Amino acid sequence: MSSSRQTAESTLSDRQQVTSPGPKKPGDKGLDAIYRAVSEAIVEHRLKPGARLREDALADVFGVSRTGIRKVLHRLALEQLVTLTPRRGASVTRPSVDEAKDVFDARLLVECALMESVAERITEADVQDLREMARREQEALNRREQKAAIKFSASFHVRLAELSGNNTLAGFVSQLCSRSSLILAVYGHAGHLGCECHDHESLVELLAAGDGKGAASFMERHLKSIEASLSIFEEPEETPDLRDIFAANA
Amino acid sequence: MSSSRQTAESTLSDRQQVTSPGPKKPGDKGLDAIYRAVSEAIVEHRLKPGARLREDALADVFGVSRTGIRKVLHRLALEQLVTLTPRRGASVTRPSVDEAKDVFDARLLVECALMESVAERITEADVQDLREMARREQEALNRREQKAAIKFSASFHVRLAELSGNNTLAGFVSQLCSRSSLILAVYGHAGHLGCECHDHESLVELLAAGDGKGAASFMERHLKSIEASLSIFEEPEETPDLRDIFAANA
DNA sequence: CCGGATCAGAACGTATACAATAGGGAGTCG
DNA sequence: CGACTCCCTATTGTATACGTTCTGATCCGG
Repeated sequence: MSSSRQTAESTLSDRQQVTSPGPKKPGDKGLDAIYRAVSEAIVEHRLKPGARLREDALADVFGVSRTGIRKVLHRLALEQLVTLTPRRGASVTRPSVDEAKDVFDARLLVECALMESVAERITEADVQDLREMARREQEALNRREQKAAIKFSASFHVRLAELSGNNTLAGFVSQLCSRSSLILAVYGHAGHLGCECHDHESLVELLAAGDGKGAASFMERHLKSIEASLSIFEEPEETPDLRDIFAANA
Repeated sequence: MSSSRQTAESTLSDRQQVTSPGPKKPGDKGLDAIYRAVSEAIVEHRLKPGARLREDALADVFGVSRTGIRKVLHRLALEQLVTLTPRRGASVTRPSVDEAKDVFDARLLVECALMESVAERITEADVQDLREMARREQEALNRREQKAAIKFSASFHVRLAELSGNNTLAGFVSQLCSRSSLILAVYGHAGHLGCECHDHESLVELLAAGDGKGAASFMERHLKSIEASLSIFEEPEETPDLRDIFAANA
């Protein structure tokens, strides 16, 4: 546990004073940039589940006061990306097994249902855009850049949901994809991360052909294969059965 | 516009210093109470869409500083219940036509799909609980207490979603129900508010009988009838065509 | 030598103070 | 008489300061 925390904090310290030195304060626009930076770091697994996010440290890194950091942290907490413990501060959420199942069930329900709307509304420009995103994800995978690939994969799913025209559901999918990234970080194997090799490209072609039902069932298989690739089981919570573990030594 | 704002603020001023006078500050538990109070006031239409929510006024009413109020307001903003204009402050969200359509499409998708899980998992105690909630809603309707009825109706739908066992989707449904209440406030007729008379009671009986598919299609009709009862069309935005309105007088 | 208690340090929760900005009103000019 | 401009006030955005509490380290007693 401490190793992951240490890694996370050192990663955090790599970038210092990324804010513009300009004295102008154009509102909470800078806060949104901080939000995106932290959110992206979590999705890319640069901040691992369980990593503590101290307000002072973040305030120092981004060159703002704790006030703005608190706002960002609370926003991330509402999206379930960070967990706020009353007097202990914030840490990157470590999804439980039940949460992982709920998230994938929700994605299965929502994303598959959206495919038909997407197939009806998609334009040629959208198809080009999606092909480009799938290509960049594939390139990142080929370069063994798993962090970038995970981010591109999430962006692909979110973009797809946005094409449905329902911004509310697209927002939900966005949250679910971010949480999925956390789930992958906890329950995924190191080698076999993210989506299957060419699934996204196949999905785009189905949608380009207007095959909504086909895209829906393909998405169903796609998500189920991701979930099946995870090793979802309870880890030793907190010294739960030491006498069982060391029974042989007794 | 100004009339609704006035009504909202006078309603807000009715209760003063509702916080306990005790000097103990048990963490952010009091903040959560404020959040629930404001959220409930919005859902009950005691705070109407467009009503401004000044930080100073809320801080004064609840006996805390602006700091806590800001946290509550930002949380409500993330749930789309209030709208934050950069330098203008917070106001109760006035849902657009597109948002209204999105919300009801999302409810149709999610709530119907959850019915099968609910039918499988529901217990006798849950059935009793739901019957009780439906009964209280009906009583409120009979007493012409529309505000209470709206709240009970939303609680019923949320409780139903919770019974599915998927907390993530239940949270989404909770947000959607709150936003639905706002939509009813803007686009609903004064007389015909909320759900149909005995729909919820019928729904409970279907679920008690284990008829998941029947409950799903009933829920579909239920939600579609609510949406159909609304008069969803763009209102005259801001003096858009005065010459057209007064064309006869010219 | 080990267990418990006390104290110091650190981090969060809240309140208050200061600064910046947008909106409204009054005054003035055409 | 109408429209434009300037200033003033009201309200939000940000930072800082203080109080509270939790952790963990040291010291003492058994």
